[in-house]
Amino acid sequence: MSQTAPARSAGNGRAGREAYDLAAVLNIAVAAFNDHGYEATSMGMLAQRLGTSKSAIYYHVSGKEDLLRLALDRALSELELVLTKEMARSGDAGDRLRFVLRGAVEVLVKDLPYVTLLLRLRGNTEVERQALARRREFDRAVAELVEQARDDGSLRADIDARTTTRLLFGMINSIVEWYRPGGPITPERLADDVISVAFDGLATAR
Amino acid sequence: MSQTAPARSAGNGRAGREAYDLAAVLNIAVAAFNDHGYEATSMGMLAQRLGTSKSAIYYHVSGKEDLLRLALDRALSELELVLTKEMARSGDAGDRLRFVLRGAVEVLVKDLPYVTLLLRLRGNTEVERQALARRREFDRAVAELVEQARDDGSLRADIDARTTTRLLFGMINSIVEWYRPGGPITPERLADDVISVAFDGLATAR
DNA sequence: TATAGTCTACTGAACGACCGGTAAGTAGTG
DNA sequence: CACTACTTACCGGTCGTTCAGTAGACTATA
Repeated sequence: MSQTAPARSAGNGRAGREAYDLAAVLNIAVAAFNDHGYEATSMGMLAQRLGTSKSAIYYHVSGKEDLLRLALDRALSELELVLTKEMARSGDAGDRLRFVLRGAVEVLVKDLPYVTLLLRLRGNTEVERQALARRREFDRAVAELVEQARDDGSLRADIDARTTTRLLFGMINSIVEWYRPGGPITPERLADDVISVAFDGLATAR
Repeated sequence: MSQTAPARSAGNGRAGREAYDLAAVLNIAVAAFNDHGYEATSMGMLAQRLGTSKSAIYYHVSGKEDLLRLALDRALSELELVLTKEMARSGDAGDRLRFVLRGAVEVLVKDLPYVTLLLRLRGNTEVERQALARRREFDRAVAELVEQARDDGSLRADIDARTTTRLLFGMINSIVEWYRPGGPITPERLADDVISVAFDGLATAR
């Protein structure tokens, strides 16, 4: 199937034969979770894609849910990092919003499979619910920026702030459903286009 | 769980006791598919939500995949219907695009769970792949309207037409992830806001 | 009015395949 | 000889599906 190269970590000086490292297992797992959904992905399927046995996976992680937890933590940490940067914390609210949205697009492209997994969560397990709570906190922080930009007069106020935020995220998050790195559109160009469409719309400039 | 009323079809004059009809089974199934994903939803879970046994479901449908096929056909038929209407087929390309987008939002709200299911497909079975092909054909028809509107000069031409179409659908399709009928925003207002944000953007009118 | 037969809409048990996870053993390396 | 990184074999449980049987409502005949 859609299997990256075996990617065994060449001898690292420790005892034992050459082996998959955690990162390789995680990459395969995230790809499989995105193809079939977390619940519907079996450990047997992961083993097949890795070219090993089910039980080999249990040497690297404590179980299926552990794989999910590690993957979601990576996506969330990268997104949260954007909010801590200087340009997200001071200056004009409109500029800060643009900076955060651009940063979100960049993270989304850089860790595409991991963020894809995060965005498709339904909250059926405790791990999923905790990740969704962290994601909601990120969304809330951006929603706050939207409200400030509205108050400053740089965002239109005739549309409900929650609706605005949701449509904004809807457009950005949809990127994971169609954008593939290596195509004609660079991540920088993509971020420019998204910000431009979101703020100025699709109609010809008046 | 989130179970609609048993909704048994009151005596219809035919032989046999009162019973679930196909529509009731389908509603429960679509809700469960949306909660857990199609693959991860078991027939046992459907039986539990219906308050019957697994095998009872097989009286109404030929199997799990049949439920999926019926549900996806409903969503696709409603969307395709929008394209056949007079206002989608003649007139100014910009107006036709607006009409189709508004129609898509209305279908999406009216058959929310069914369209949600359609939008979350990953193409792992033949039924899913056929539905995705029909959905791509719908998308292609809208993309054609976008190109015509560009040529007419009513849509900006500095952004790739494919990117434009995708961001447009991204925003519209995201509605299934947060909009719930019965809230403060009416479907008509929602459609207005979506069209307005898409064409004129979020920035204050210049 | 009594009863036999036909139909619908199920029930409950069982099927082989596969699920996540574990236990015990071992090949290769320092 | 210790340690890493596995392997094979297996566990109880659940999966989608099938099948034989049947309760209850209807109709046809006596």
